[in-house]
Amino acid sequence: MSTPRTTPTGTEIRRVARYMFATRGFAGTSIRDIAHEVGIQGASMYNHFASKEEILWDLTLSAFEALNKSWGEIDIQLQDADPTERLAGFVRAHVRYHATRTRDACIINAELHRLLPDHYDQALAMRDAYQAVLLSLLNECLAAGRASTTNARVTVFAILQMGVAVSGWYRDDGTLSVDELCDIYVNLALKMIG
Amino acid sequence: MSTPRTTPTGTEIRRVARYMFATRGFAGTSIRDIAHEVGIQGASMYNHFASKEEILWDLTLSAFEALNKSWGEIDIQLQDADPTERLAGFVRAHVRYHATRTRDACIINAELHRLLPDHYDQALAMRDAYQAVLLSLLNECLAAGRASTTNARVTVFAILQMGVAVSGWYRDDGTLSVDELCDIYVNLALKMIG
DNA sequence: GTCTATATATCGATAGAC
DNA sequence: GTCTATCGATATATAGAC
Repeated sequence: MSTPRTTPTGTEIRRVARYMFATRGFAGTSIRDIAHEVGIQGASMYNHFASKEEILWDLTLSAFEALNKSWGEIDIQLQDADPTERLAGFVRAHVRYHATRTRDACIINAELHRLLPDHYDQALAMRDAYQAVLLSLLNECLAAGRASTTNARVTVFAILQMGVAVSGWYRDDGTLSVDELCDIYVNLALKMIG
Repeated sequence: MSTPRTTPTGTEIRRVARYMFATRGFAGTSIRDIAHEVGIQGASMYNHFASKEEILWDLTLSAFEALNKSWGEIDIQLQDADPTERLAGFVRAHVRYHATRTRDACIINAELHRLLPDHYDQALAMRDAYQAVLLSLLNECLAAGRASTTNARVTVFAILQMGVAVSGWYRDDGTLSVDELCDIYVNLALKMIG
C-alpha cells in the first residue's frame, strides 16, 4: 500500500493539460478550457494546482523524467557494450520516446519558455545534460576510432533534432511500426558519424 | 519608380511582429505589444492590418516566398548538374535559410496552426510542396544509383528537420560561419543517403 | 473538493474626433 | 493616419457558501 502521488482528478487534469498544451500551446490554452474538459469549474482547478504555470512545470518534470528513464534502462543493459552500440542504443531510446510520448515531447520542445525564470533555467539544465550524454557517447566513438565527424557538437544537434521531429509527424497507423522507425533512425545516425 | 508595396510604418510593424511572434509566439503577443514597440497606439494598428491574423498570414507568405527563392536561385545554377550535386545545393540553401532568417523559420515551423483554416491549408500545401522538392531530388539520386536508403520519405524528413533546428540554436558569433555550417550539414546529408 | 460570484487585468477590435 | 475612449469577451486568480 503506497500513498498516491496525486488524486484521480489531479491525474485527469495532467492528462488533459498535457494534450492541450501540446496541441494549442500554453498561451493558447486557458484554465477554463482544461477544467471544462475535465468536467469541473475553472475555480476548482486551484484545489489541485496553485497556478497554470505550476501545471506546466509539473508536466515538464515528468516529461524529462520519462526521457531520462528511457535511456537509463537501456544504458544499464549496454554497460559493457562498445561505444557504437551504446550510441545506437541512445538513438533508439531517443526516437522511441519521441514516437510514443508525442505530447510530452511537444511540451519539452516548444513550451519551456513559458515557465517562470527559475523553472526555465532548471529545464534548460536538464536538456543540456541530456544532450551531453550523446556528445559524450560520440566522443567515445571518436576516441575509439569508430567514428569521424567534421564537428561533433553540430552532429549531436543534428542527430537529436531529427529524432525530436518524429513527434511532429509520426503516427502509428500500421504502415511503419515504432521498431522499424527506430531502426531507420539508428541507421541514419550511424551513417552520419561513419 | 515603383509603387511601394507597403508604408514605412507597415514595414516596421512587420519587422516587430516577426520578432515577437518568433520569440513569444502568436498567442503570447498582443496587438498592443507590437504597437508599443513600433511607437503607436494599439488602435492605429488597424490602419495597416485588418486583424492580428492578417499580420501572421502576411509574414507567413513572405517567409515561404524567401524559402522558395533561396532554393530557386541555386536550382537555376545547378540545372545541368548531377542529382547528388543538386541535392547538396538544396540542403545548402535550406540550412543557409534557417541560419540567416531565424525569425521567419520560427514562424513557419511553430505558428502556422494559429492561421485561419483556409490560410492554414494553403500554408501546409506550401510546406508540402517544399518537402516534395527534396523527395524528388532524393528519388533522382536513388534512380541514378547515387544513393541508397531504407526509407526515402523518412530520410527526407530527417534531413529537412535537422536543418530546421539550426534556426533554434545557431548564432553567427564568429566561431562557426554560415558557410562552414552549410558545409557540415551538406556532408551529413550526403552521408545519410550514401 | 466542488460550486457561484466576483475582482482585476488584458485581449482583439471598433467608433469617432482631429 | 493618429489619437482617446470604449465595447464585449476572456484571462488568471480569489472569496466564501455548501
